[in-house]
Amino acid sequence: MTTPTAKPAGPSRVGRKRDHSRDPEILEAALDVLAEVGYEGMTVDMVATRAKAGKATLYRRWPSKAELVIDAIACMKQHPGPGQGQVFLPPDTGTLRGDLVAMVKPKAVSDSNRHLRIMLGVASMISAHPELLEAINDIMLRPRASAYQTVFQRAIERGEIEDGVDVELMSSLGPAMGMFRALYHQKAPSRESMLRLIDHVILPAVGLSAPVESAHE
Amino acid sequence: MTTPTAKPAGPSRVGRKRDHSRDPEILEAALDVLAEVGYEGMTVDMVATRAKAGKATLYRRWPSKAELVIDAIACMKQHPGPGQGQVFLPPDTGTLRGDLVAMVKPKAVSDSNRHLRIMLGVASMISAHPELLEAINDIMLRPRASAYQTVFQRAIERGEIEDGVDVELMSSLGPAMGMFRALYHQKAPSRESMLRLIDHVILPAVGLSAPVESAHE
DNA sequence: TTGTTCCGGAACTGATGAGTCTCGTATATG
DNA sequence: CATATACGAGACTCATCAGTTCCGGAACAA
Repeated sequence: MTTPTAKPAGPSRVGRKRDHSRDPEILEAALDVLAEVGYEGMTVDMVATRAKAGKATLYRRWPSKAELVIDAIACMKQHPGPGQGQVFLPPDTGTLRGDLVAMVKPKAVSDSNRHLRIMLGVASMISAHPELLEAINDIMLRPRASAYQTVFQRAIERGEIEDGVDVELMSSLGPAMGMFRALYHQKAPSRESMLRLIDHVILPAVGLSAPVESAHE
Repeated sequence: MTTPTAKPAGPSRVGRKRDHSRDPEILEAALDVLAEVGYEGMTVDMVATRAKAGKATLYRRWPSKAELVIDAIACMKQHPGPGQGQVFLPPDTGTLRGDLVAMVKPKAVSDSNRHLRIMLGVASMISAHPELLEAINDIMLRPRASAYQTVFQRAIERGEIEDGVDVELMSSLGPAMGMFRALYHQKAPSRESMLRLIDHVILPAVGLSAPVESAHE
C-alpha cells in the first residue's frame, strides 16, 4: 500500500502554482451575475466568461456551482467591492435621529440595494442550504444589526430614550421595508423612504417625535 | 381561400367537450408545487401528476408553464382554497388595537404564510413578467392594504387617532415584517411577532400607547 | 353508428446547462 | 531541459425539462 507516486503525503510541490489572486475577481463576477439573474438563471459559463476565466478553472477551485455561490457570499465581507469601506459603522452625531439618518447615506443605500438583489437571487436556495442563510446573515444582517445596536445603546446612555426598547425589532424595520419595496414594488429602497420610516415609525416607537420642520435631510 | 374545414369561423362544435371543472384543481396543484419548490424548481410534470392529469391536458389549456403559473396566481382570489372565505375583512371592534389584533387571526396568518411562500417562489420571475407582479399585488397586497385602510379610517373617524397618518406606510409594516422573517429567519410570521409589531411599533407611531397590561391576547 | 375531440398516460424531441476532458500555452520545480 | 501543473478556450457527455405526439378509451355531436 506504499505507493508514493499515487498518493503523495504532502500536497504536490511540482508544476505551475494556482493563481489565487484571481479568486476575488471570480467571486465578484459570480455575485454580479447572481444579482442580475438569480441563482437559477445563472450559469457557470456566465461567471467564467465575465471573469475572463475558463470553466475548468472554476471547477478546479470549487466543486460545484452551489459551493461557488456560497463561497462568493461568504467572502463578501472580506472583499466588500470596489471603493467600499465599512459602510455601516455609525458616526456619533449626538442624537438618535442624526445617527439613524447618517446610516442611510446614499452609499449605504446603494450597497443595500446590491445585497438585496443578491438575497432575492438566492431566496429559493436558502431552505436547502442552511449554511447559506448563515453566511447571508453574517454579511447582510448582523453588521446592520450591530450598527443599530450601537446607535440605540448610545441613545439610551445619553438618556434620549428609555431603556428596554426592543432594539432587535427596531433594527429589522429598515431591512424589512427595503426588501418589501424591492420585491413588491420593484424599486430600490430609496433614501427618502428610509427617512420617512425613521421619522414616522422608528422615532415615535421609541418615544421621540420627528422634527417639526421635516423639510430636507 | 374559403376552406371551411381548415379554419372554422366559429370554434369547433364537434367532439368531447373540455372539462373545465378540472381547472381549479390543476391551478391549485400548481400553487402547491410553487409554494414548495419555487418556479424554477417546479416542473410541469409535477403539476400534472399532483393534479392527476396528463401533461397534454395542461398544454391544451395553457400555452406555457409561465402562463399556467400566472393564471394560477391570478385565480387565487376566486378560489381562495378549501374553507377560506374573505380572511381580511376587518371586524369593527371599536378600537384600533382591537381591529389590528383581529387582523392577525391564526387563519389569516397561515394564509399569509402560503402567500409568502408563493411570492418567494416567483420572486425571480417578477422582473421579466410585469403582469405577474400586477396579479400578485391584486391578490396578496391590495386586499390587505384596503383592510388596513378601512381600519385606520375608522380610527380616524372615531377620533382615536389624528388625521394625516401615513396609512400606506403603516399598512406595509405587517407584510414587510412577515416577509423579512420568512426569508431571513426561515420561520412563518407568527401571531406573537405581529402582536409585538402592533403594540411596540404601529400604535406608538400613530400616537397611541400599548395597553399597560400586555399579558395575553 | 361514425367522426371528432377530450381524457390520462407515456414515449419522444430539442434545448439547455452542470460537470468533465482535451488542447495549446504559460509557469513553476529539479 | 524535462516534468508537472495551471491557465483560457472550447468540445464533449449526460441528465433534466419544456413542449409535442401518440396511444387506447371515453364523451359528445350528427
